[in-house]
Amino acid sequence: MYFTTYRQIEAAILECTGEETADLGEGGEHADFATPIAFSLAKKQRKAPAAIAAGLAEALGARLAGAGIAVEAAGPYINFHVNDEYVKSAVAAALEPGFGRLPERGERVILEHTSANPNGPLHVGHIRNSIIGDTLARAFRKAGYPLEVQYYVNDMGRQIAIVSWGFDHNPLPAEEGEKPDHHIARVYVAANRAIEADGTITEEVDRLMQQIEAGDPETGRKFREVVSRCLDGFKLTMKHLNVAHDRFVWESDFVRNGDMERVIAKIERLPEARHDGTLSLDLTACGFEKDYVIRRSDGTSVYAARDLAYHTWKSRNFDRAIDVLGADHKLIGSQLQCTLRLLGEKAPEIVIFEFVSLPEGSMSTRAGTFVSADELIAEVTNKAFAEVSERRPELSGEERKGIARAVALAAIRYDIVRVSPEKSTVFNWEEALDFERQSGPYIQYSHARACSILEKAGAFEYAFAFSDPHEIALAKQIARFPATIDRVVSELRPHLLAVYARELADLFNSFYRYVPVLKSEGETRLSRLTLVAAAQKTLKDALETLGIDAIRTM
RNA sequence: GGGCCUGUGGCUUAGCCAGGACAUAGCGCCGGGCUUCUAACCCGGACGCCGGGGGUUCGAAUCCCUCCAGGCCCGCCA
Repeated sequence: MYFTTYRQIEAAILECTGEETADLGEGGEHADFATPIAFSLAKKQRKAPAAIAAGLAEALGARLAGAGIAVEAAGPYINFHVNDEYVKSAVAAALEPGFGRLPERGERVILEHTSANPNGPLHVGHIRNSIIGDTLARAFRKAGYPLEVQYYVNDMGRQIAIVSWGFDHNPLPAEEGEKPDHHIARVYVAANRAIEADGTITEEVDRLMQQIEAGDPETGRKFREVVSRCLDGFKLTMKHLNVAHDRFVWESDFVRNGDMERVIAKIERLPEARHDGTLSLDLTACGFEKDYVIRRSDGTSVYAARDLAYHTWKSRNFDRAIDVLGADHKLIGSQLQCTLRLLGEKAPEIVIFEFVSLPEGSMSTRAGTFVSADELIAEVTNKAFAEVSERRPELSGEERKGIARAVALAAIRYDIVRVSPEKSTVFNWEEALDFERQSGPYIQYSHARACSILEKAGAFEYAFAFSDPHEIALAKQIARFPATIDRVVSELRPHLLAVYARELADLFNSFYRYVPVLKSEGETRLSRLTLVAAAQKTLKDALETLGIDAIRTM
């Protein structure tokens, strides 16, 4: 409904003005839609904007009357108002199965996110990547794209060599019940301390690096063992966060299957290739001053070579690739894109998010200074359990636990996704543990209230008579859901959905407070119940697209 | 030294890419609301020279320049 109406108005403006853009936006408190186009026309026609707006409003009004759209000039602005039919259709559309789902598209998309190095548990910075990535994935599926989500496993890195060395020379025993990724972090931190104290260990680590590159089976087995165990820990954490990948792709596979060598051979033939001991690329065409090294002078490859092989594979198997990367990857991400273009491959679109730091400074796995995602989940779940127990003492322990898990997940995911990715943030326990307004639980709560009304009402027949301003405002917000999904995928900005869901919850809560549903009668009661059903369904869809469980009671 | 990102009431934040009608909301603060559909809620109030300065424009939080502050990056690491 929103789309159709928007396009109707837009087309009418374009026809009436002959302009290329309608400059049409939402009208805020003034109208449902509005355009300031009279300003730009004023210059061309050398007339006062208000006079132009008045004339245009009349012409547009005549043209849009049939569509039930009222037009008025307000000074230089032209305002558009939808009618009752729009509100009715909006509510009816929301009740259809698959509301918010956009038409199927053929473009195959591959989305890579998280891809953290397996040398310690995921921390609160990593899960910003997971949550942005997973929310985007859910939005893409909702928007009708065939999508595959992948985790790129860096199993050939120096960090892994250090962990492997640690297990061979200083294998701290795992503590009772310790997750493998946490155990690996302790071994990694200890190995790094050992290296700082004794520089000769570096040579041993270098030897491991050469062995893995040369395909030494014993070293390969050891690396794979450590990485797999760390990944098992990651998978458990991501499961708790409702984050899913379709496939884990191992970096070393691109060495083993020859893809990396093929990419290197192709790079060697590029006119931008430089062969001065190393193999490197001159990327000045993309504005990079320094050469991009692909192969070391000792013949071993660098990370970039494997990543190029991976992205070449993506390019050939998908129509569109999207990578979610931390701000520290901005430069190498651009270099990767530039090189892929030189190779004639599709470059990925890159979603960058800025860093999460701690009040005392930046997080570092190596230094052991981080808040792990597991710790965060545990703390937030405890707090949520205490809250639920206080509010719903009549529920069983199991029921309260279930609600607490859902509430904790909502609090964590929403807290992270609601902030624009380009803002760097400082992790704050107080905010993480806040379940009030502008939080995930706040939105869940609105949904639970809607469910409660519907449950008490039992079966009823749909009706569509709306007159209260609260009803109309809520219906109009419901109508914006598909457009929001569309914006999230076209702009790659999942926080827009977080903002949308919160506004929907705000409007529902105001409606809930001022408009009695169960106590009203006749047509009014049926209509209000219908609106509650539409709001409940839209809140549920929005929550689920955010990866949050839409629990029916809390 | 260079590049990218950010700077919006005490704190957090939307809007910025595609310039327009009194700058969004939350926390905190002040004041109200539970014999009424779940108060994880709702309503009212105070709090802003949108980092500073210049420019473009009829019009700038939004575009351009410059300065300041913070984050990230600039390796034959990943």
